[in-house]
Amino acid sequence: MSSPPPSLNPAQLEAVHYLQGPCLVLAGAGSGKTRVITHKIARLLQAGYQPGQIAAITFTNKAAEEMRERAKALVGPRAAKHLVISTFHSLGVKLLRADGQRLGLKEKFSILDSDDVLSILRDAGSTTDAALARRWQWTISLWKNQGLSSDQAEAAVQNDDERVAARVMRLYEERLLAYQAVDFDDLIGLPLKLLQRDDEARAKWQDTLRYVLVDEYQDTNAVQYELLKALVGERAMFTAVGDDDQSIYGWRGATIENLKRLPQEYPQLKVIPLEQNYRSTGSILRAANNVIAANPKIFEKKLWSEYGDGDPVRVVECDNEEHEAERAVARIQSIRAGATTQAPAEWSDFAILYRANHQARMLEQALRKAQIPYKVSGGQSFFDRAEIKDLCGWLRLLVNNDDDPAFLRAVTTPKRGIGHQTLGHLGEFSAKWKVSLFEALFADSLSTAVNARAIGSLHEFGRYVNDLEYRFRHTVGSEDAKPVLMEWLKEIGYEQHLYDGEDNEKIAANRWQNVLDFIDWVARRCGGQLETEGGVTEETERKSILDVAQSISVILSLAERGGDPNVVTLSTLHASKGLEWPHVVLAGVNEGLLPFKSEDEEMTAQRLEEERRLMYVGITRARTTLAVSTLKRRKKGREFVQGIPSRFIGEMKLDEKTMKEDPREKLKALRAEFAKRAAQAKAA
DNA sequence: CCTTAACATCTTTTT
DNA sequence: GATGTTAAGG
Repeated sequence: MSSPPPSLNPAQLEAVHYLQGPCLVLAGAGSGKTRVITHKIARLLQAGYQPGQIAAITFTNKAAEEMRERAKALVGPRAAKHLVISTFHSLGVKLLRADGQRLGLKEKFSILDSDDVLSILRDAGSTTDAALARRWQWTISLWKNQGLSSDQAEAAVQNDDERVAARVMRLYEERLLAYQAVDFDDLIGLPLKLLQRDDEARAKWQDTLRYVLVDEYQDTNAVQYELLKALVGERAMFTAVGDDDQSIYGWRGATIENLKRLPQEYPQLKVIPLEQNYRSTGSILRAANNVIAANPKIFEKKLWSEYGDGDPVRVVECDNEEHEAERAVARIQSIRAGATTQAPAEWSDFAILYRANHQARMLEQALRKAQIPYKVSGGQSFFDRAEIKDLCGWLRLLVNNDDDPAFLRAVTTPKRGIGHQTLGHLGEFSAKWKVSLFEALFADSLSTAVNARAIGSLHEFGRYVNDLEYRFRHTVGSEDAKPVLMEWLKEIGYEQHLYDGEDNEKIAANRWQNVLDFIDWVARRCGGQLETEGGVTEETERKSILDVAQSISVILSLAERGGDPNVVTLSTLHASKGLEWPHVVLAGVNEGLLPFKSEDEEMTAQRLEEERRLMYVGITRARTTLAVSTLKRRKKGREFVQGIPSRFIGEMKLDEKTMKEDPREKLKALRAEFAKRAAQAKAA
C-alpha cells in the first residue's frame, strides 16, 4: 500500500458513517475501499452491533483473510474473532451446515471440487472426452449462476449442444442428490432456496446477520444478488462496495445489472463515490481515466490524485514477442538500478501483466536468461494435477473415514466394479441414517438398500481401506515407507489405471512419473536417515505414513503462504485485480489480443467494454511507472502478420512525444552496460 | 485405412 | 506445454 493518509477523507468518512440504510460505495481503483470496509465495521461496533451480527462478504479466501487481519488491527482480536468475514461460498456452507436439513440435505453433506464434478459429468454423460465434459461443466455452471434449474435450462436451450448439456445436467443433479453432495454453485443457490422457502430460517438468519457488507460487488452474479437480498430482507441494512469500471468477470456470470438494479430496487439507496486515488501518479491516472471514458457510464466517477504527474506512461513498440520480452527485461533492469527518476527498486516491485496465459512463455524465457527471479501467478501447482489429487483423496480417506468426497474419489479411482447405481443407493442410505458413506458400508441394514453382489464389493473396499490404514499407521521412516506405498499403488492398480484412461502413452507415462515423484515426496517426509543435497546423511524424526498424510493439507496451506519472496510477478490481467506494483509493464497490447477477438465469436459492444475495463484494471495496477508494449509483427500460423496497436493505446491520449520517446540506442547502451556489470560481478 | 509425427493454436478463473 | 489437426507414410 502506498501510504494512505492518517485519517479518512470526507467521502470515506461519509461511507463509513452512513448507517441509516442501504449504501453503495463506488470505490475507484486505489481509493482505499478495504479501509472503508474495516472502518465501517469498527463504526458498526461502536454503534452497538455485536461482532457476530456483522457480516463482511468477499469473493476469495485471500481477500477474506486480509480483511480479517485489517479488521483485527482496528477493532482488536476479541471482537474480530466473532465477526463473520467470509466468502460468499463459505457463508453458504455455514448456512447449509446449520439448516441444510430443512432442505432435506444431510448434516455432513459433501462439497465437490471442480475435479470431482468433472468426473461425475464424464460418467453421467458417458464420455471420455475431457474437453466436452469441461464444456458441459462450464455451461451448467453458468446456468446455475443464473438461477436456472435443469428443467428451466432444458426449456431455454438454444441449440443441440445446449440440449445435450441440459440432459447431462439433469443426470448430474440426480447424481448429486443421491450422493448427498453439492457443488460450488449450490453453496450459493441452496442457501438462497432455503431463505426463500423457509420463513423460519429466513427470520432467523436475518436476525443473526443484521448488517452485511459486500466487497467487489460488481463481481456478483444473479444468484449472489438474490442471496444478498434475501439475507438483508426488508430492513436492507447493507453496504455494497464495488467499481463498475473493474467488472471483468462477465464471462463467469457476474453481471453489471446488479449495480444498475440496486438503485431501482432500493430507491433510498445512498450512493457514495470514492474518487481520490492513493496509489498512482497523475500520468497513470490520466491514462486510466481517458481509456475508461470511452465506456458508457452507470455512475459518474473520475479518479484524481494529490501526487504529481511522475514519469510519463511509455509505449514500447516491439518487433515480435521475443523482442518484447527482452525490452521488458531491459526496462526492469534499468529501473531497478535507478535509471529513472525513481529510487532503485526490488524485484518484487515489478509486474508484467498480459491478457492470456500463453503470453507468459516468452517472458519467462527472457527472465530466466537474464537470471531474474520471477513467479507466475495462477500457475497450477503439482498438487492440482488429477493424479496427485486422486492419491491425496485416498490419503484423506485413510486419515478421516468420514470424508465423503475423498470416499467417492477413492472408491471410483481406479474403477472397481462399484458404479453410480450402487453409490447412489449407498448415498441415500447414508443420508437416511445420518452416517458417512464409509460408516454406511458396514451397517447391518445396508442389505435393504443395496443388492448382495454390490455389498460384497463394498465390503471388500471397506476392508481394504481399514487394512491399508493399519499398514500406513505402522510404517515409519522413509526407507520402509516407500515400498509400502509402492505396494499400495500396485494393489489398486493405479499405473494400469493411468494407461487405461489415456490413449497417449507419453502423457500417461508422464502422469505416472508425477505419481512416483509424489510417492518420493511423501516417503521423504516419513523421516529417518535422509540424504541431503551434499550427500550428507541426516537423521530426522520418524513419522508414520499416516502422520504425513494427516499433515499434507497443513503443509500445502503453508506452502501457499510461503512468505513473499523478492521476485518479479508475471500475471494475467484478471489475476492482477486488487494488487499493485510500483512498476508495471502491460505486454502484448495489440488489437486481437487486448481487446481479445476470437475467431468464432462476434465482438459485441458489451464484450469490448469488458476488454476496456480489463485495460483499465491493468493501468491502475501501476503506482509510479507504466509501460505499455505492442508488437509490430505477430506470429500467426507460420507467417508473421502485421500487429496493430490496440485501440486502447490511442484512448489513453498520451502526448505525442511520449509515444515516440523510446530511443533504441539508449536501451542498447543500457543493455551493454548491464552485460558489462554482470561480467564484472562474475569476475569478482 | 490406420498410425504417427510434425505442426499450429492457444481467453480470462475462484469457490 | 498440452492438445487437436493435418499431412505423409506404412
